[in-house]
Amino acid sequence: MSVLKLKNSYTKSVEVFQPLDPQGQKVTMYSCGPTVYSFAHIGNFRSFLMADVLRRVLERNGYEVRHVMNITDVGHLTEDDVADAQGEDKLQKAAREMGWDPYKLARHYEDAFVEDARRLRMKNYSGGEAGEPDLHPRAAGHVPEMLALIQKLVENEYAYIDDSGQAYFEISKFPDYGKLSGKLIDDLEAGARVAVGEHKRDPRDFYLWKVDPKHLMQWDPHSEKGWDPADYARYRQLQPDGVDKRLKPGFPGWHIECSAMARAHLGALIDIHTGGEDNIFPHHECEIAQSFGAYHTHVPGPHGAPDEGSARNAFARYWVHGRFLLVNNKKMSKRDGTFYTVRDLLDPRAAEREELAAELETAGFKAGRVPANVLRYALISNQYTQQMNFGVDLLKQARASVERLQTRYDKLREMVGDDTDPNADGVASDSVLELVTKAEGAFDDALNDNLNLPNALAAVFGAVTELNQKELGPAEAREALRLMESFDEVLDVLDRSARSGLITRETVTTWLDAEQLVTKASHLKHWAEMPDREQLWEMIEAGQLPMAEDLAPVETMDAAVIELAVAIRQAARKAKDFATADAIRDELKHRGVQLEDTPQGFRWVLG
RNA sequence: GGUGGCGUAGCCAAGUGGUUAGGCAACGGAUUGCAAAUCCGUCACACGAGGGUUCGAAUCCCUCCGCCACCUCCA
Repeated sequence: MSVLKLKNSYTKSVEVFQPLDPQGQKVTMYSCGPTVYSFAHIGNFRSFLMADVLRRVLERNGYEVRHVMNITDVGHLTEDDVADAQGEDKLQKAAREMGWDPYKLARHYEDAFVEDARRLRMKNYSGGEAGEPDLHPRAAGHVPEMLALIQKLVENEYAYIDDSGQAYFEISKFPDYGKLSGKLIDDLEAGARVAVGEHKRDPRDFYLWKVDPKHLMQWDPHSEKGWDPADYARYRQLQPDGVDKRLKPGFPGWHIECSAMARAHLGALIDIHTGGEDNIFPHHECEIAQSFGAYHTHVPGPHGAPDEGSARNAFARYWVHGRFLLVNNKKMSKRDGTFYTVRDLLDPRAAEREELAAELETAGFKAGRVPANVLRYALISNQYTQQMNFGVDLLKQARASVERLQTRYDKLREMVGDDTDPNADGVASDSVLELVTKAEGAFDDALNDNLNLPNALAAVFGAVTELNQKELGPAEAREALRLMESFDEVLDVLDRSARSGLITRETVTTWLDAEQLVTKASHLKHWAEMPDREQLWEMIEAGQLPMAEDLAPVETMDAAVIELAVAIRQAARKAKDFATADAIRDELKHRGVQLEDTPQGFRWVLG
């Protein structure tokens, strides 16, 4: 198997991945998560899904991954309104606009985020991981760790406190500031602004602790005022002597949270830090500065890095940044309103986006809704190092691709059936075994090549085409099914439930016996009284086919209903009554069951 | 203004000096009562423009054009 390589933003080069763990087993990964002041949009999720794919690829390489993704629920300032030079906390602003308590607001949007994350099958929100708060730390719950970190920075003289009780990181103390973003420290000065009420020694210095009496989320570093009791107890334990007396009640700066939470849950040095490209500067630049200032950590440059092996002042060894997703070739912007949230696409009508629903419906999306697996596919199908232009066309293509995979998967599942004995049907031919080995190898090679999804997908579709060309025996189908499932460990776009089946022609022939047909008809509530075949036929001929209300909804569509429809339709076909036969097929399709005639029999597929 | 990136057939998108990934769409054919699915074929000797280096360039060099991002909140 090939070696995993990643593009490291720190060096701008593609480097061989090697964990810091001396045993080479454990990998620590920190991903900048959402700021929960509104619904996360698909640009956010492109970045989160990039992290999701990365952790899956790491796992595929045999690593044991500990993946932390934070929730930012305090301290993220707007600072974008020139008239309001103080800036306002994003959450506070949203809370004020909605008339909500900021904590309630944060929890509301966090819940929505988790729901979206699950629907898009993010692994860190599935299984046991979902219930592990340490893997999804909230910033507001880590003020003790942040204050402890600030105190350390003050003690190490990387931070100072002004006369209004605010703390800043002193850039000039850290000469490597700017190394990640490639910015020259001197050039930054011109662009930096000094807000009203700030007493910075240097305009480039950034907030660690901010004082603003108007702010609703406040912590007093010297008393239990404003604290959650449990957090305060932890604070006392963590920092028994408290922090510098000059610090006044306030709230943490944005950058400090990630340094503190990564330290708390992963350690002072981590393997991988991910985020969107906009995080490079200033957020991650500041995190590096803080971590170094507090712990003086050095990380050795990985194999393939220009500074290979030599110590760096960085707390993460690999910095992996996803490029932006664009809409209409422009950056998505919450301000301009040119963005889609995940829920906008999954259910536009519920999100009151009627126009979008109509557009999606025209594009062939049922009820105007984009299936979550299609959205996931669309968002991961490009390489993260490239900008991606999002649009309905992309979704259409993603849907077609997912359906092609799903169809192949369903057919293989039918062929394998419930048989779990791998030796039940002999051995697969060499040609199929070779196909499977080669395809899986090509898939892995592409993923390990800096998550080259387009090439990985080329391997997937190449394999699908080759499999479609072959007549597979049972053992071969089992191998092929395993291959598809292997692909899906990373892609995670397949519906793995049994959603299709084949009813042989012979079976249907026996159903056409009058008694059996009537028995089957009893599964329909309106037809339960049918006394005999004659009367049943009269109804069929009168066009009284199974109506929508007669059939169970898709979720509970049971085999008996499908079998009845197949039987009646086949009777109609035999009688060359194709209008009736087609009407039944259309009705089933409308109800979510697609019927296909194959040489072997009648294939039905849910969905 | 500074910095970084991109421009590959109708669309999405790999490919970093020589044997042309893949997907989607469209069209033709096979199959089918009609569909669906699948297969075969076509569009496809494409690489923003112009120069240069080379036996040979999408790939290297130069110039130009267009687009995007970061430098300020943003994934």
